Amino acid sequence: MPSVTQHNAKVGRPRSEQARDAVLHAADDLLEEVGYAALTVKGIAERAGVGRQTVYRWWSTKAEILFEACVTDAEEELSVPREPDPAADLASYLTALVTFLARSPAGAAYRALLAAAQHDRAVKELIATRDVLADSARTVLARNGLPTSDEAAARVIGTPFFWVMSGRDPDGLHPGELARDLMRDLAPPN
Amino acid sequence: MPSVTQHNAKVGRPRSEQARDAVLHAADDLLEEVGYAALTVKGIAERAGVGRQTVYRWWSTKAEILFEACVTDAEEELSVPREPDPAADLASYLTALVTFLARSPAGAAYRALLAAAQHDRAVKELIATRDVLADSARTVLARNGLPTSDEAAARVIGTPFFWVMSGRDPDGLHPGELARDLMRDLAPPN
DNA sequence: AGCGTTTCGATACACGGTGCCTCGTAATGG
DNA sequence: CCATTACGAGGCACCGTGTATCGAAACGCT
Repeated sequence: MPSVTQHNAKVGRPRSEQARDAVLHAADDLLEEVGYAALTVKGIAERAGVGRQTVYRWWSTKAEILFEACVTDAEEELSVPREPDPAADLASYLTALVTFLARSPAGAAYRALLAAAQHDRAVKELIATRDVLADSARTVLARNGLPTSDEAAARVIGTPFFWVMSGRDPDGLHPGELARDLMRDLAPPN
Repeated sequence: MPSVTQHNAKVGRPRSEQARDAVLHAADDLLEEVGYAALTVKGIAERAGVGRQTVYRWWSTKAEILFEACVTDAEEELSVPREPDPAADLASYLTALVTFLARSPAGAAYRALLAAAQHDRAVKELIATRDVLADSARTVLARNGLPTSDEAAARVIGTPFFWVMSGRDPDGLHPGELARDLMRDLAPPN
């Protein structure tokens, strides 16, 4: 038989890495230019100089494209160099978190995805596969001897997250005070 | 001249309250049935038994319709009866907040709106006109002698907000512990 | 080299929602 | 009864969706 699309095939023309990168970068650029709502698969394909079917072959939604386009950047921007003092380390992470969410293109993409997840189960499951925010928080908690539970991570992320998502000025938050309180609240035994 | 649509007109046929309610309820119902993504102005109009132009005359986006449809419910659900003990009062509010965000239809609408606000300035300004979440938190803070600053409200809302928005189990959060820590962190002078 | 397989870019298609416009009609005030 | 405005209904061009199909290109195998 003449075959159907068979993604893990060992024979035939291999997937073009060039096309893949072009799509990912086009999605990134267009998100900044036109915003998530006006982001279309058609637009991405045209900008990338790629057939529309080539996009649909590898991704089923624009959310999937965006997720693949921003996860790596997100993980990098949220992994901050360690500070000797635990409270300072936490404060530095909180600053990085706010900056990421409020100012980074990858952060904008992540907010758009988390937004879409609120009314799209597929997106919700997609972003659940790599819990970028909580994982980065857990890393910082762990290296400062604090509990790494889901609740602890949520305590760390919660305030900056709501701050940015509700459209408040990212410079208006005081990470130092927040870090100080979090240290006390989360200090073991618990 | 034969005139144009003139919303604050003193003459002519008055706006139909019946049509307004029908649209608002149709939006509410459809949000539950099909979700925000599949929610269309066309669908709302048909469900409401209303001309499509009648919808466009009073609202410019589906977000505006949804906002008007859920704000009142939201404010009601977030105004909890006062408890004698401050920590218990705060804990009771936190429970109501999680329930609202995670389980209430109005909460679902609010999450959808906040989601849309991440990539739509008009929606961001719209929901900023009535900061339902922060206002309800401020009320609880005030009646327990705690500071009512934006940051204090964000501290209260942050953790439950992130918890629900990131898709975690609403029953997995412990409002009592959170309330206890918040009381200590926010206690005056500050 | 030749063949089968799979992806490539390109294009066409039916479908459905958008936002605007126009129709004839209904409900106000002067 | 007339001017004015909103009403429900339906039509319109436009655009994005997701699928199908085309010939060409790029691989492994013999």
